[in-house]
Amino acid sequence: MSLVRIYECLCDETRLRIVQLLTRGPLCVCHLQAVLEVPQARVSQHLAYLRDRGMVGCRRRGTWMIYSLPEKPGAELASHLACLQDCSVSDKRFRADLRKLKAIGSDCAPAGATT
Amino acid sequence: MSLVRIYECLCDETRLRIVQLLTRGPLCVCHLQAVLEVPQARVSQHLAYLRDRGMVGCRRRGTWMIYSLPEKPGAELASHLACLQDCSVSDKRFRADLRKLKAIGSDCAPAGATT
DNA sequence: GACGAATATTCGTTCATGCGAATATATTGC
DNA sequence: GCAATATATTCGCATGAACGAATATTCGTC
Repeated sequence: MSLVRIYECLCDETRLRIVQLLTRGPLCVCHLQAVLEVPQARVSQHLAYLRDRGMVGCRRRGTWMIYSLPEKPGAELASHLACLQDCSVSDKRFRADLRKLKAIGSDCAPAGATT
Repeated sequence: MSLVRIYECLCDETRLRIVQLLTRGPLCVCHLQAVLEVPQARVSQHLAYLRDRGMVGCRRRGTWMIYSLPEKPGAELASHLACLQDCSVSDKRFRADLRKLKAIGSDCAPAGATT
């Protein structure tokens, strides 16, 4: 994944928030949508953009789709994701997103599935 | 300088090469143009883009304009520029650009000005 | 003043991007 | 089979970006 490709993926606020959230672990579309508070179609469109460029991968779990960052990113991507993660610590918007994620519950289980 | 703004500046190949070169020190437009081997107007347009967004600053020296990265970047920008510099070490295109820069002479002095 | 060199800007064209609206598709439970 | 839920995709629109061509501006020298 080239440097330009990495920056293309991150130069939009919605995609940046998605990738920031995914640095904390895989997430499903409905959780991403709940945290970002944007229309579902927009989340899907940006996920498709990221998927097309190899920034995220996905796997199905029933009707849910779980998105995650690459397990084996190249050196450049790993380096930039680490850098982004460092910077996100002081990013107010990201901290707010994290609080929302914690409030929702980030185990990506269907509501009511717990026993 | 926001993260998105940083990525917007770097998500184009010409601007990326410009910033990569500037991580090694200030440069004038004619040196940048000689290394990048693109039309002068294009270099100027991308420099204007970067300048408008605070990614570079410039000062005149006679008819020459010397461009440089911010002396006091914010934490995010500093972090990303360091990351970019790390990644550039293994970037073939950047190494080629550096060789050209060395061949040209990177002191930004007018030709024949040496004594 | 004119001229040359260096550089910036404007304009028009083309294309990518981001969006919303609408709709299509996949899966599960009944 | 249908309904509900989750998600993806398509279409059209508006805007910004990237570019080349042409030109304007600035500075130093004469």
